[in-house]
Amino acid sequence: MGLSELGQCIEHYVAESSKYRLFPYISGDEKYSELDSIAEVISENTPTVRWEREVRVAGRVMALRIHGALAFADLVNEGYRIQLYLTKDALKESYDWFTDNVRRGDILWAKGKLFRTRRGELSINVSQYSLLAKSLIALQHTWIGIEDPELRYRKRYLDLVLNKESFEVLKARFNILKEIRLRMYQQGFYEADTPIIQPIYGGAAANPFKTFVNAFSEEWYLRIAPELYLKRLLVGGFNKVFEVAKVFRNEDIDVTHHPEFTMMEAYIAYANYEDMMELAEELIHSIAVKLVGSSIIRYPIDIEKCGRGVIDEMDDDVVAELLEYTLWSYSGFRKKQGVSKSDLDEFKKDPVGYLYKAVGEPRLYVELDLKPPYPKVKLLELLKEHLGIDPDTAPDEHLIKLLEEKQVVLKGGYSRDIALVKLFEHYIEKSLVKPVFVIDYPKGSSPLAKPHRADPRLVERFELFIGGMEIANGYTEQNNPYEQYIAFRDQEERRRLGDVEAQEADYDFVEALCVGMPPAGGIGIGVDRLIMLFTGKTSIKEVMPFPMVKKRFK
RNA sequence: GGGCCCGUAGCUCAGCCUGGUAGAGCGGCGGGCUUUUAACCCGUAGGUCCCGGGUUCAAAUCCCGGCGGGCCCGCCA
Repeated sequence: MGLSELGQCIEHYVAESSKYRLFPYISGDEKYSELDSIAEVISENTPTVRWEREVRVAGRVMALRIHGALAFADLVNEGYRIQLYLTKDALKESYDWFTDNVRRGDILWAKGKLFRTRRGELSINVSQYSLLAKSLIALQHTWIGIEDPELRYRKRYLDLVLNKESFEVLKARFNILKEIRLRMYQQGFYEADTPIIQPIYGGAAANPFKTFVNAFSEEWYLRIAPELYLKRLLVGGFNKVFEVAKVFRNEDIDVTHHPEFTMMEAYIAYANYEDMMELAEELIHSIAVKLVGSSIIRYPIDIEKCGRGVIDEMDDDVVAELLEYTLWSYSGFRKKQGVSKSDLDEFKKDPVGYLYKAVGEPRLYVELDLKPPYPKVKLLELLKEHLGIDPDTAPDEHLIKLLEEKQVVLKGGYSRDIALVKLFEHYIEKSLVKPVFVIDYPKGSSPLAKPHRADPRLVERFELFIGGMEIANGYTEQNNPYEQYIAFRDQEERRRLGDVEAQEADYDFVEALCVGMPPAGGIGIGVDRLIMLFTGKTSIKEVMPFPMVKKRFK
């Protein structure tokens, strides 16, 4: 909509509002507290909805079918739909007002008795109704919806009204956020709220958003992580803290990255990284059980990136079933077609080519069992297994050559530890489809983690991968102020050498450690990516309420 | 930063290759219709073909540049 169309919308309002009130105040039966939930009404026989009494509902009219002196309207509220049945016999002149004035998109209140139509559909025989809000813009039929991604992201409210799938995804998001908080509360965590505007940005490696604090005449930053403040709370005496934190990284947008995203960080005093792995797997499992009622989810995996290994280890009938599900899903769950033996053979011969042809991208739904415990694999062993690199003996030249093949540039100079992690990320990460903890990273890659109790060249760090995505990252936290000081110094040196994303040294944090931080475990969970897993979405924007789009009034 | 694709009515799209009157369905508006559910039937309005430039007698169509978007690669430890 351009400015001129907004003008038309306003003119439409002025013209229409002279006839009747388009946006009345509500009172009495129309109040939220007096309404029956459509979700409960359609589930029947609930304690609060009895057949013999009238129900009172409100929602948006999403379809109208007018047959002269009889009309049907689909009323939708929070994703649930019920049919209104209106007749001239019952409503007299207010029936004519309805057919003359009520349009798709309007928000309506109605009351009447439940009954079933000849076709058997549960409906409300409306005895009274009122218009609560007028839609001045003509809405689409939901079965066409809107598909243009730009329009869907810019006008998310339209997307949510018209595309049920989008509404359900956000509903899942909010339920997951709720479940995370509930689980953390149950386990005795305090939900902390630490500063979003910070004088020094720390706790991760990323470009910050800069801002200016007028009161101090100083340049500050939007946080890239809450880590260093949550750990200060451990110093201050809290044992279990977490924060569902919006964090901000001034970097590119792609299908798994967004400048503003949500991270759940949690810290436990007198714990280590093993405890944090347990926390992660149990949290994820409980979300699965709550949300899908099972520990098994289906997610569309990029076979081109992760390799055909996942397919080869499944039985043929499982592959056939998943392929059928994939085709069905990509058809918008409309046409369900069987997969014949020859289809399956063709698919197994060239899965990537087959998928490109059939669904346009090389993705196959696979089943992921989120039931703990998840296997733990040492990073260095993965490098041995996948790349044949012995971390103790492999010459640096060999590592550099492998990195060059993937066009990876190490900013801030070569570091063997960082090179090893980069190799893992570029050669192995995408193939980690089933839940797995990768553990024990080279020391130089993680300045905030505590050295490994058995091998000082490593740190006690883990990352959790599911569906080829990094979902969580945790450590046994560094609580030795001297070692933290040295690690920050090294980071500053890397910054000097051009690694703009090396961490900024936070010497006040070192001072906090000097006061004494108990040994602790910490974790950060990428909430948006977790939501992607549970909603089957392959783009982070799809699971964000209002993803960023360039400024433009359209 | 590099590559591929897209931008036409409110929405979903056809037309573009091969230049020659701006199209369909849905939606809107008007009329009809008492058990429909993608209701149906009749009628009707609706366009900066993303923007700018070029080629041409003639550009939605061909060429160049830009804007916006999607996907892939790189970067994001």
